[in-house]
Amino acid sequence: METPVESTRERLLNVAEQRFGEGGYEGTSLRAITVAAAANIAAVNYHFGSKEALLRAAVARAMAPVNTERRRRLDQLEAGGLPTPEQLIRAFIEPGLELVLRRGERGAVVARFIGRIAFDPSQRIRELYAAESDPIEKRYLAALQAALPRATPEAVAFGYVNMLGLLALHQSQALSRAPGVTEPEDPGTLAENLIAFLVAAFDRGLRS
Amino acid sequence: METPVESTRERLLNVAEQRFGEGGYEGTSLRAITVAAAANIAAVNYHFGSKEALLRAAVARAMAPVNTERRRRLDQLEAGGLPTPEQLIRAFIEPGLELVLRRGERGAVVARFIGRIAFDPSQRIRELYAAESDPIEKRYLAALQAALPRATPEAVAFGYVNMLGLLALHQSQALSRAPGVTEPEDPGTLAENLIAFLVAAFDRGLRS
DNA sequence: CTCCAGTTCAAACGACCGTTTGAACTATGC
DNA sequence: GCATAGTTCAAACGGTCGTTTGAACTGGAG
Repeated sequence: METPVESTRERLLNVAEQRFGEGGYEGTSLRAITVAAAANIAAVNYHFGSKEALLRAAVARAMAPVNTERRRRLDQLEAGGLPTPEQLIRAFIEPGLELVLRRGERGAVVARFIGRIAFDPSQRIRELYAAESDPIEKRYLAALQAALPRATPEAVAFGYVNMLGLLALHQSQALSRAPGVTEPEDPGTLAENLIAFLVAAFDRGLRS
Repeated sequence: METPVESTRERLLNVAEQRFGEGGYEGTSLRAITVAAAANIAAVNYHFGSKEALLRAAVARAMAPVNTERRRRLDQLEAGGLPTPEQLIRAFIEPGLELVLRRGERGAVVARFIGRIAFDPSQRIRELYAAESDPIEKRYLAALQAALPRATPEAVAFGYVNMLGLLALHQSQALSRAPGVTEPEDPGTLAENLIAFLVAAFDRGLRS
């Protein structure tokens, strides 16, 4: 029996992403995770300390590249003068959908995990996600405000949470139940559709 | 000790709405519900049969007036010729936010319950909600398609699920964690903001 | 009063939960 | 070889879960 390329710790994180994304935090047991990861039940508390700490580690790992890419794009945009609303929306949506959906099977798993956790029923879990995406939030909001000078700060914030919510919804694939809707379209197309939808809403749908 | 005006069955439904809306289905135990409802733990299985049947009954009761109002508005609109997109969006959003948020404390509880269940982590639960709102869905989509002749059916369906998701998000109050956002605004204002947001997106943000 | 269907009750069922324990295994440094 | 730190293991901990049981209570009909 050869040693697996992935460490127990990595396998736990991978399976946690998948299972938490499928059944939510409360609906997924550590035993289900450890069995699927071919690990002992005690491995979770050895490597992470608790179920919630495992989730926290998984969220941090999943969000890191998204945050990095968003920061990079924001830097780049602000270096080139005043960004347009579309540029800012694109800089937010694409790292969440594209960067994560483009990398095949695992990308979709990660996206669903993030989308699910972002709007978990438990406020405790939601705050755990929020803490991970908070750093760029203020900066992003300020840029959005500058790009939409006619809209009030409250209106811009309203648009932002709507964008956040719609992204999470599409990431979590929770709307595949819709009528006559064949959601699993090309990730790129989905991103373009969502961006167009949001650009129109930000451009003409916010309180002045 | 006077007999309560509400029956055990009604108290169970009321508390179920509240608790399921707070913690989600998996995160809420029957014991928590029955204690808060001052009922015996066995009362749930006596009156409803199971935890899931209790949820189903609560969803049906909560959705009934919303569905009725949406149907009424759709009837009224279609009787007066071709409705505009804004009229259709209004006919969908307002019964979900207004009709339910206007009736004070309990309305907000019902709204949060519906919003939470609509995007529960478990697909089983989501389907349970979908079954309850399905009846008008096809009819509504057809009207929306007629009002937006330039958009493809796929684009209209895309807009519809976005509308559905944003409504559920605001109903569930899951975005109160946002930055500098003081979400608990007047329900009427929230409805107007959301409608304006969606009208702009439907009008100019869909694939032709 | 008796009867009976409807309802409530305390108690227990087996199953599963997250967590902990202490021994067993593994690999590396001396 | 031996010691040692890191990791994995089976087993069990107390607690909570949804559900079931059978007896006790309730209020009206005959």
